[in-house]
Amino acid sequence: MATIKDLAAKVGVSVATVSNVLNDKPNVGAAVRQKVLRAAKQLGYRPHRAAQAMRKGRTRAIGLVLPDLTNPFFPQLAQAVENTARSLGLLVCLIDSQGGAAGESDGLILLAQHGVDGIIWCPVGQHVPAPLRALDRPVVLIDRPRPGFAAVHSNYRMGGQLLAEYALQQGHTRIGLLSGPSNLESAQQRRNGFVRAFPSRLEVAWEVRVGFDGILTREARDTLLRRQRATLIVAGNDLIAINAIHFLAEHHVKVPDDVSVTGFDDISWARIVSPRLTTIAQPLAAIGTRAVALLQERMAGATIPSRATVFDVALVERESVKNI
Amino acid sequence: MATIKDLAAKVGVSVATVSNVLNDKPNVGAAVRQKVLRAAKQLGYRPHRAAQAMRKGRTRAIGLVLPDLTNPFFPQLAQAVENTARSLGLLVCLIDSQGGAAGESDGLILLAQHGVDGIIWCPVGQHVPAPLRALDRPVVLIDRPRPGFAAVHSNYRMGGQLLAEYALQQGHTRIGLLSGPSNLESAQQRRNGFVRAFPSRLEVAWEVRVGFDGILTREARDTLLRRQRATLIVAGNDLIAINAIHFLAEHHVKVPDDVSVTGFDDISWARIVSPRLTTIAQPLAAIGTRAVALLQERMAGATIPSRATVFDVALVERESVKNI
DNA sequence: AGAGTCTAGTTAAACGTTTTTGTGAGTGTA
DNA sequence: TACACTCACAAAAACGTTTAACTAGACTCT
Repeated sequence: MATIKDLAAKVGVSVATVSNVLNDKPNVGAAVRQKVLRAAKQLGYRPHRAAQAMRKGRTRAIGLVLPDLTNPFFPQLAQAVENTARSLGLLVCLIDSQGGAAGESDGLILLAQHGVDGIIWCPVGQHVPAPLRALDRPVVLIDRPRPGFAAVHSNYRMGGQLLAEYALQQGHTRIGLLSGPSNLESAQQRRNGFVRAFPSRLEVAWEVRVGFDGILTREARDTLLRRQRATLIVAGNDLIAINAIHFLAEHHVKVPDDVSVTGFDDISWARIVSPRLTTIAQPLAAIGTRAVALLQERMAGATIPSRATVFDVALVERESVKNI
Repeated sequence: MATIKDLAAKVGVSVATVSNVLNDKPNVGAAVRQKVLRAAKQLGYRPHRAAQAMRKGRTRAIGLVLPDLTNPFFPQLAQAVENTARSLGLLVCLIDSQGGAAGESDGLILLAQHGVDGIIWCPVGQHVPAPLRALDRPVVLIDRPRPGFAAVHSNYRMGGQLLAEYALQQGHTRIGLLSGPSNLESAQQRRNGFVRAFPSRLEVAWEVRVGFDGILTREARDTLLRRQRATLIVAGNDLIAINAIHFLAEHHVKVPDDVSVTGFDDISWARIVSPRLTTIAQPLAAIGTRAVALLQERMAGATIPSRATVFDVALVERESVKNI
């Protein structure tokens, strides 16, 4: 690997001048500038990132901390993040905490040690890990907002409202709720958006909380079997919806003939299962892209107030809801 | 962040001695050693990776270059890689090339610039990108072997053979092949393992090549409709199988009643679709873990011959194949 | 003409480590 | 007692950059 010294020697100029050329600093003549640039291209010079990091305290790498890559929601996000980051010359360092606070904490320590310039984080619980407070780099939350942090996510409330409108439109008034965890803002807002849209016209027959990983608790399974005359089951996300449909099918309850189901997220599986899932689509790519843009602004030093950037969502109508 | 200098000052000893303690070098007294270690713990000292990288030429970071995270095959792999890497103190830098050679090349340049110590790579085409030859770091291929490279992958041939045995066992003798791309070793071996297992007893009625992303070409769709009395369709992977089943369903051909289908990979969707897919399961976590271990060995300097590590696969029997 | 300002550079210090070399005290040996 | 040898540590150089401080010459202004 060619160094700045090699360039200096080749052009016959000091290393400082080479550095100034490479960083578009003033006070260097046009002729010399040309020569240096040409030599750099010719030798295929690439700055040694570790050396730069050392001097500047900037690594041009960012951390991406996710709870679980095997949850089909995240790969799309990760892909968008990686691609926009790369287009800005930023390297993405991945942490998959496997849903555990310990892994999350370890990962953040590792990122801190490597001196990443910023972190895009989808938090797993509601606490703030110690390593994160220690690290004074900008952080942008993704998908799961929290007070005091910058965040990029969908308009969950709007999603809930769209579902409520659609439910009424399709003639459903008695609803079963398979909501996500109550400690996640993103789950809470989906639920509230739905419930509070038409409180007088939509009746919530029952509500059970389950995790976003879609695993059905004993309570959820029992409730699904009884159903108490609910004609539409509104699930907290697609994973939950899909698992519910499966469970119902095993017990010879047909969706949408016997009961309708909606999801949330529009993960790719929503198109694959049968019946295909009526759900709320989030602009995942836009969210990922925006998150790195926001992070980059902050890394550049802008002290922007920590507010949330919210994206509109859309209803995708498929076959898991029957018109009654 | 506490530096080695702070430690030295606090203990009243030179930085060299502190460094020696931290790296278990000899020639430092037990008393001093204790004091330094205690001070390190107390100040929460973490070595500055950029500085170490500069001196040692090692970053303790590895690159993970994948073709497409949204292909459900890869997230599991990525998760396993990240987790084992982290347990070894290695940071994983992710590149998602979106299936393009350009992205792959860019990503490798970025990784080279950051000086990763090694690369785990799932190549997208059959060429070797220029940046990779330039970079003289160990590389371990994952999932897609190639001559001249160390590789970790499944025994695809064995998978093909298992499918062939199972086909016969279930009474199928006339087969349609929806094979993966012929330029991918991993596709080729699956196919050959199947075809060559019982050449006299299994008859290949037709064969169409499609991409591993599962998108059905015009030719594939036409052939699927005719089928030419094939009773079993052997798909190159689960994505292809699932898309084929969907396409058939749209045209009122029922799986497995009208025709049976098998997949390959056992991605999580295989359990979700209906009928659930009979397929070949790869030990993805083991592959990821092993790839990291192998890479680490090579990073440590061992000049091991570049051979492939091959994992056994297993047939998972579900409902997409009918006994006839 | 002398003082001040600009320009286009150079020199050297600094970032946090590791490693090479140096050194003084203690130990063993002849 | 003098010699070499080991031990425990210190001093300094080095890795590749950036940047602050400096300098020599050219130009401007009164």
